[in-house]
Amino acid sequence: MRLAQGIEWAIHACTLLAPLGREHGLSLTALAAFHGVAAPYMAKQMQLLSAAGIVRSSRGATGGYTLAKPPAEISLYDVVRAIEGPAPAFRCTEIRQRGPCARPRSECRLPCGIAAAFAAAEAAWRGHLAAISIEDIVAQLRTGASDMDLGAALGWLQSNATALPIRSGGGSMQDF
Amino acid sequence: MRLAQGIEWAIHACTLLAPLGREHGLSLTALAAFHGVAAPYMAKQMQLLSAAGIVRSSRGATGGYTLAKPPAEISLYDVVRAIEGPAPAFRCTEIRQRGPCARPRSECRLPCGIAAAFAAAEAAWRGHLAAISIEDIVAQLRTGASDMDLGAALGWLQSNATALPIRSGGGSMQDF
DNA sequence: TTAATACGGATATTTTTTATCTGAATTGAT
DNA sequence: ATCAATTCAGATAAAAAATATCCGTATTAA
Repeated sequence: MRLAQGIEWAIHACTLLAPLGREHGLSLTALAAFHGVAAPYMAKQMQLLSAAGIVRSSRGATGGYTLAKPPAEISLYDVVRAIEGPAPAFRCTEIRQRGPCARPRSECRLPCGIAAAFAAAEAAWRGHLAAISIEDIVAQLRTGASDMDLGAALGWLQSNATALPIRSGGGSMQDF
Repeated sequence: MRLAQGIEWAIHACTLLAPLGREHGLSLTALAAFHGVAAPYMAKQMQLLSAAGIVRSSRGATGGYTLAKPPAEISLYDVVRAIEGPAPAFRCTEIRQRGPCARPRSECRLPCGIAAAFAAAEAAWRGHLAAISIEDIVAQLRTGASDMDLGAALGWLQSNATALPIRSGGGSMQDF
């Protein structure tokens, strides 16, 4: 069992976009450079986030990505589902319908006990991730000393002129 | 995220071995035929169960597989760990140590907040599976009408002389 | 001794994941 | 209004992993 690598990148990207607010964003190039990953593959993750309504994309010369919702309304499970899709980890192949003692299909409407047990465990897993928001992760960054260095990040972002802002007009980065 | 297919087969095999008690067992051929799956691949799963101490294997002419512990002491998570190994689904690649704002390695002893959140969710998942035993699954079979047909299974097993018993001597299949 | 069985490693096949590329769309400046 | 620059997005290729299989060896009962 293994989660897609892109999930980690996607969550980090949301974490970086969150303090910028909905008026500012980052280009794909900036996101990839900041995280030290390949831009074309980072693009794929961002596209999935965009399709799921988690980020908004702007094309054109000053285009880039912006968070589409307040960080408090984006859970870790939202990101997981956007990247991985909704398929469950345990997939029942209906063994009970195979072999010499196969059950007829008509008697197999309900999921078997094994599949039900795994479904319950996965529901608990999803529940845990759904209870944690991007805002929670960012809050940890502000207090903890072992995660991303927000101060250094802000400096880098400001010196990276092409990165922001997406839309002209007011707004600042005081949210940091 | 996807669990290995062999987990489903392994759990079904344990479910079938459980009612036979520790004095009777099934050969690989019988297990594969009953479930309608390929014997060589089923062998791989059974070897993993054997290595994990969940089943006992007997070599030789009347060899086969027997449960190594009472069904109540074998949890679904035991089987998952035997097949999949102990690696967590979310694997932190330490993005915070990469890119232009990388944190020095010395400040990254503690797991980052994202990794910690996923670890907690996975612990809940494991906890759910660890709380369900093979005995629980078998108990469902006796009462529920939508899972394996235990009566038909018993008949097939008895007519399959090579399948059991592993060890001569007393014992019966009255456990059914 | 023979036949039947499990074990272990090595090998092919398929699927999934990862990574990359090319074209279409949008924006700002000329 | 047109052009050039920059971006997104879908499609495509490479790599990795999982799945499925085979074969030689060790073991046991008849």
